[in-house]
Amino acid sequence: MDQQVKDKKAAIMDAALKLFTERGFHGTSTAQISKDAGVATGTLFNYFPTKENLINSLYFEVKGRLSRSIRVGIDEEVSFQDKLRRLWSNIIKWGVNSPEEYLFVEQFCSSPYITKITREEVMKEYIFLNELVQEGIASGVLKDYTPELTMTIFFHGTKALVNLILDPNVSLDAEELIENGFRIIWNGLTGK
Amino acid sequence: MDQQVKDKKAAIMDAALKLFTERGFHGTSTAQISKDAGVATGTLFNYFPTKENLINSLYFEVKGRLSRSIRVGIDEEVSFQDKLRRLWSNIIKWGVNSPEEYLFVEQFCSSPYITKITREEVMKEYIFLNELVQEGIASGVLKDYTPELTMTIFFHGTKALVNLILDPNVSLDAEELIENGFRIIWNGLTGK
Amino acid sequence: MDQQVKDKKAAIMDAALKLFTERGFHGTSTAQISKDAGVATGTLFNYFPTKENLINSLYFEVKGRLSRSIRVGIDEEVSFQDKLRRLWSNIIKWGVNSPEEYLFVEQFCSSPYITKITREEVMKEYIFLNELVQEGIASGVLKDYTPELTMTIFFHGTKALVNLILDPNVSLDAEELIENGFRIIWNGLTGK
Amino acid sequence: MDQQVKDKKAAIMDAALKLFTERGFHGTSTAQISKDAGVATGTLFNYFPTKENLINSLYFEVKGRLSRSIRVGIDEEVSFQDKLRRLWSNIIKWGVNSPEEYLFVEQFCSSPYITKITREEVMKEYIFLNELVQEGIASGVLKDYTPELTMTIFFHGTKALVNLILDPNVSLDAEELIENGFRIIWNGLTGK
DNA sequence: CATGAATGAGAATTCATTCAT
DNA sequence: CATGAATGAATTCTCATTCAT
Repeated sequence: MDQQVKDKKAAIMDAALKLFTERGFHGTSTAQISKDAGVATGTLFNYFPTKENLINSLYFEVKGRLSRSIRVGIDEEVSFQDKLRRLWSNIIKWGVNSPEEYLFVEQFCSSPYITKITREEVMKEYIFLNELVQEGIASGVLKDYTPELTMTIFFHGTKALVNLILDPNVSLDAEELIENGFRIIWNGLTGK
Repeated sequence: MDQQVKDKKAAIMDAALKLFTERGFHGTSTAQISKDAGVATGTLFNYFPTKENLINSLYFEVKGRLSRSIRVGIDEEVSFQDKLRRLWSNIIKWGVNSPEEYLFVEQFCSSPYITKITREEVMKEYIFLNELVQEGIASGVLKDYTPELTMTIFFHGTKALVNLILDPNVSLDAEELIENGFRIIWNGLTGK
Repeated sequence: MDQQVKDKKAAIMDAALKLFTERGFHGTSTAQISKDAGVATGTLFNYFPTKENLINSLYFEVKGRLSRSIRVGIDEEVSFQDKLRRLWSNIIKWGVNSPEEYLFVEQFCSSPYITKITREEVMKEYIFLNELVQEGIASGVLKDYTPELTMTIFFHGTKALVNLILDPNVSLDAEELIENGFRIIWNGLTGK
Repeated sequence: MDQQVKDKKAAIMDAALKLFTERGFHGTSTAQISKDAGVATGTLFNYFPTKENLINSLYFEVKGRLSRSIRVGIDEEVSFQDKLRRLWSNIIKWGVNSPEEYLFVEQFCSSPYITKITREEVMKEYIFLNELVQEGIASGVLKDYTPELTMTIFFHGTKALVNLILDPNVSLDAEELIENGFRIIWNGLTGK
């Protein structure tokens, strides 16, 4: 009973995630979402009063999952380099293992359909990363570039890797790519 | 008259570029494009038989402009490092100076509305970049990572810089950011 | 329990009366009625198989209450004028004291949602009024206009008074208005 | 060309008038209006941006026609009684000859779908009637009841007559009914 | 009987596209 | 070629009604 409810809501969110990612917000009809989720058109609106509410709920949830995955195991690492490598690897692996969620977040993180409220609610994680980078610069391990520059290069580096690994035309060993990618970024951010 | 024709077509493309970038493909109506371009709704369809044709034409043209801008002055540079620095700077400056075109290409490069044909037609430029990187690796200046890895890190690096410079919340000196960004990537790609 | 049943049914009818009057038949959803009545959406359909049945039941009941109120005390009056004045006053006071029921009847007496059957069932009371007027004409007190004319002027007169007294922009003494209104109609129907 | 445009708009308004009157605002779908008007569903929205705008435009126009009809010939009458009789007759005849428009105004004059703006725009005519009644009271011809009482009795009297004449179950001579009706009201409003 | 999630037909509105002028 | 009214399929969302619990 309670299970069925969860199932329908989850089915709608799953279908929406896939379709929004593939075809965008306006390119996806609520009818198609309902159909793919195996529910009636009206059912979607029992759970999400509007299409916008649906995408916001989805964004909130997916970003939450991402947020939690990213942090895993970092505290257990001792050296700063290992912490950063773990973060690098966590982000990329999450993207590779949840490509739909990854692409969804990429596509809608700056979309007008995501409310400012949803976005702010979700920005909190950013602080964690910011602190890590600040710590690296303060300890002298990372070179003293503007933190924003360091951070954006690091993040776009992870994006580069996810895209490369997911590219169907390229089949290279993922673990090796991740390690080499990290070496490039690490050399870049610490090099003379 | 011939001028007017050019003007109308150009006006439509300009309006479309702006609207597609801001609101996406399905979020933009042909009526709105016509209105912003100052022409009648029917006129748009005299130049572009369908909305999809319009966005493909637009993509083709914008990508062409990008392609040409990127190459400027590279042949005049002598050292490999200067060639790469020039390429780095060309890409970023184009993005910063033509933010709408830049965002348009970013947004629609992997969109389903862009035909495979359009995309392939446009891929040719890639070869030029590929050759440059291959040359760098062959000459031993760049470290011997898989070329795809090197290339994607480089490109995502330029994206990182464009986004950073365009970010309205961040106001740092663009030239300095570009140079520092290049130093990071160069160190990364050449470092031990 | 039997009490509860009555309560739920009555609560539904109360809520329906108010909402139908305020927003019309199609402007009122059964969900809203249920909500205002404090019952589940399905409960409404345990008592009334359809929305149309609900409004018909409501109409039947309200019209019945009106019918009974109107007659009160008329038999105790002796003169014809007093009987008619009492009827006049009864109708108006019912309207003023039960404005929702009054407006409901006014609004739906000629509506397509009220079945012919319901309407006919309810017409019976009309006979009583008809007889009273016939009696007045026969006795020579009322002038010899077509009875239909006399009746409709009388009824529309009561409507005029109810609307006037209920008008929030007008604040005049109700008793005096009723008496003056009656004088006008009486003079009209008996005058030379 | 210009004719066709007028035709479509007029056809839509005609169909809407009929349907709104018969089935109410929410009971009438824009699809049905379009169908009855013989145009496509989208065409309706070329002329009226929303359903509410349609009913307001309609109300505005119909009320304007009523307003003009009512005044006809009153200035040519000399005595106050003849002026009032003419007004009486004008109103009733308009209602009898344009029953749909009459019922439409009756039904929607106090409806929430008619904007306050539309209503106020339309209230102006009321002043004219008010002045006439004030004049009658001031000159001592009408008895000195509150003007609101006099006016509402008069108006509801016209409604009574229109309903009576339009009633398919009643077939009496209209002219005679109108004259007798006026006599009743006149006697009422002037009687001792 | 009471409940409220589920249903899907139907409602208002939008929009790419056509075509007569 | 330019125009913009006309079209009708498609979209988001509502709601009377059902039915398993």
